Amino acid sequence: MNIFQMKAFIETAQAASISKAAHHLHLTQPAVSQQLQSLEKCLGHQLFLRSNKGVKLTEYGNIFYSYAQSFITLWENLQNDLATVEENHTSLRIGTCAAIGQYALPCALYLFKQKKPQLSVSVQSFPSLQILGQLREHSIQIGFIQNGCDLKDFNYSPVLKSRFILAAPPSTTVTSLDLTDLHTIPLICSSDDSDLKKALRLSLLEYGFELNLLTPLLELDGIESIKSTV
Amino acid sequence: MNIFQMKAFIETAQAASISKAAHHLHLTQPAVSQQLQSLEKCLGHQLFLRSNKGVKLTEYGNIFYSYAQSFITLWENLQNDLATVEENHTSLRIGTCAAIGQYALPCALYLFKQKKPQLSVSVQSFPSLQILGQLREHSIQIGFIQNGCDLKDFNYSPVLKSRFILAAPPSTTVTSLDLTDLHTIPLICSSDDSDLKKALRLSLLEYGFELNLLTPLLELDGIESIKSTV
DNA sequence: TAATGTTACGGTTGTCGTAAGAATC
DNA sequence: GATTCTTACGACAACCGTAACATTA
Repeated sequence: MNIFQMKAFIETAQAASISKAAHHLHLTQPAVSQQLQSLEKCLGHQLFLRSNKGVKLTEYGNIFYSYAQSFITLWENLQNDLATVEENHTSLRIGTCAAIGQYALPCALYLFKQKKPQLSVSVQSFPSLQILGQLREHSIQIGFIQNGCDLKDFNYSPVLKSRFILAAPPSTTVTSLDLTDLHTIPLICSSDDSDLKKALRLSLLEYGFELNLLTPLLELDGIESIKSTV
Repeated sequence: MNIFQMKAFIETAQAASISKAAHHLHLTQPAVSQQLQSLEKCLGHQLFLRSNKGVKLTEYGNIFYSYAQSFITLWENLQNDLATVEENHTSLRIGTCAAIGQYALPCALYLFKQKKPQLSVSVQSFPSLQILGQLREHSIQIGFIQNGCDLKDFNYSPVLKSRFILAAPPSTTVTSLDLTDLHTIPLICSSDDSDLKKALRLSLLEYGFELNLLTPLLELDGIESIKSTV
């Protein structure tokens, strides 16, 4: 009987589905199913009614639901309490890739500072691979990176999904475009070793498209430069 | 992070000693030590200051102590709640060996009934081995037995330690007695297949004494009969 | 067929007990 | 030496992911 099983239970109850909960928890569906079975065995009561349309809480499940929420809340408060007593951690060091650091992070950081005003936060931008190295040596405590890195041995969770936008100048007359048409138009994209291009290449590979076969008109470093040029 | 680790933590904090806590928890000392280390790793803080005189709570340990107590209380209330909702369990069937059933259980049962007045409790006495069989087939829900049974596959916990008393008639003049002297005096003890005699034999074996070598004057069934005869 | 769930199985990780080590009274 | 806690190691159980299966809209 552990805290994580309670989290799995709550996720499942809220989603009314083991598969959906598994997805939220970044686990496979059988794994969550197993945890719930273990939980039921431990409590000695069936918590869910299973069907092929999902799951529903039993009477016992409803009782346990309120307790599980209490457990989670207690757990979160505990962690807050332990963290605030931490004298040496009045500062938080964050490393981030350029994309997150320029757009998503500033707003999130502003909201975070309102909740923890006494905490001094430092943020620096680096390429994703470099951030992983800094995490390994504890020179930063949190890192934001872009997809396509080997995250073995790290605690991680996805925080943002973004789409790639093909930006055209205002004068353009093209209204629809196929991937194969990319060969035919003059392109400007970021330079080869940038995080952005790596992620873009990975995404396009999922559609069977090899980005490296393109010969762009220009290669620029940084999204803002590209936007200006277009 | 599980409930049991918190129990281990609380036991250790209260006993200010890992060894003593391990004894209370029916575990070995290294096992508890390992659980506490796991707990500290999970929380990210050292909870105890170790020394060769025992352990002492750190500042973080003190914070966690109050939380751990809350967790345990929450856990116990949960189990109570789940149990009281149980419609089919408004009756509790208990099997017990004679020794417990005649002396310790009636008082305990009286106190228990005050806490759960709506619960109907049935108690029947059987030999210890028979009780294990009834537990296996769920014909009783709780069993009290005497030492010396194979408890594999059962959930069990010691509830009572008792001493064996050598009872002599009021007229006796003997003031001290060695185990080896047992051969020289006329003995009355319970019959061979009784739980009591089995337990007595096991206990005496720990002192290197084989009870079966004695040839008692009388073998009677039941403590009350023996007391009368003496 | 696509969605839900479960069961089976192999590899990895966690947990226990035994045994041995280190430190202190 | 006795007591304290820790570390090392082997056996066993728990847990996750893959794969295969069952059921139903």
